[in-house]
Amino acid sequence: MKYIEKLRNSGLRPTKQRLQICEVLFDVDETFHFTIYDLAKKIKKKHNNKISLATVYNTVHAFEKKGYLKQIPINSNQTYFDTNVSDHHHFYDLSEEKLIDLKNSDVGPINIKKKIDGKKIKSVEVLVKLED
Amino acid sequence: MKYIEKLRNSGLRPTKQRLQICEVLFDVDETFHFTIYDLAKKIKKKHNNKISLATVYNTVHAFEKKGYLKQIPINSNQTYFDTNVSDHHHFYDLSEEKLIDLKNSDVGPINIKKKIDGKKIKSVEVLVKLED
DNA sequence: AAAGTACTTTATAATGATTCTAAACAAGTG
DNA sequence: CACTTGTTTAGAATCATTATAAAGTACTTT
Ligand SMILES: [Mn+2]
Ligand SMILES: [Mn+2]
Ligand SMILES: [Zn+2]
Ligand SMILES: [Zn+2]
Repeated sequence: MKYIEKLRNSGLRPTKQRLQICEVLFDVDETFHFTIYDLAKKIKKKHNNKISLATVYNTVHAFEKKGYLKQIPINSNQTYFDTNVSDHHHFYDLSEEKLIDLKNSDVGPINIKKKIDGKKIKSVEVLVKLED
Repeated sequence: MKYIEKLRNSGLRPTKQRLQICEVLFDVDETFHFTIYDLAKKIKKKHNNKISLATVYNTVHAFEKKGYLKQIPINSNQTYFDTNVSDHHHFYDLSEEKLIDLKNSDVGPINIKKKIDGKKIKSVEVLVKLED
């Protein structure tokens, strides 16, 4: 299976549950922006079985740590993750509570002129909030 | 008192508790980036009394709704607020979990080229994560 | 393939931030 | 001062997330 390596790289044994999570996360071409609840719902629908929330949380966090997923900073009570781990920016549609990818060419290069001693830049992310 | 108007504008009667919250929030020149817990701690220290958390939450949310405070999107289990309500960007120091204001001249103008039908841009915020 | 070890899943409990509730209390009004 | 309305508060409720520990599975070693 094509996800076994991804799981092993993340320090996880390939189990039925984890492979199902992978299929939902990585089997599609388009970016998937999701909360844990979204993901659990999608697994249930696609595979017609329920995976314990603890397993979903653990797997998602292992992937995030390894860089196969990333978290998107948003003002929400739930944490949002993204299958697009490249450096990119977002629209956030406030009324639908949905994230939309922006291409870097939609935003242009961002040059941060200020420096803080002893710290280096890890990421630069733009969040564009949209209203109706 | 100088905060009575701010409170009335926010639809709140000026009470002892709310005026104390105002003093901590608006009596200083520098921007204050805070969580509800930070704010409650600071009130306790400055005024030597404790205000119920419900009151702190209610007051902060009323100010936010009126535009006297704003929320900063961050990956954290706690919500961060900002007394600087102008359009501006942030460094987020990951190891100290602290926000630092960036001047707009530190980032330069950001021109969002993509448009979404029926939606308009409400805000454009840059978050620069810093590591050691 | 059986046995042994280490890791995994799961239901359930614990935690922690935030919101709700309703009773005691304070502010505004005339 | 009486009256109404808004406020404070402790404590309960809610909800996302994390921890626990018992039963199950994957991998390794014979
Ligand atoms: Mn937040
Ligand atoms: Mn978040
Ligand atoms: Zn994205
Ligand atoms: Zn700020």
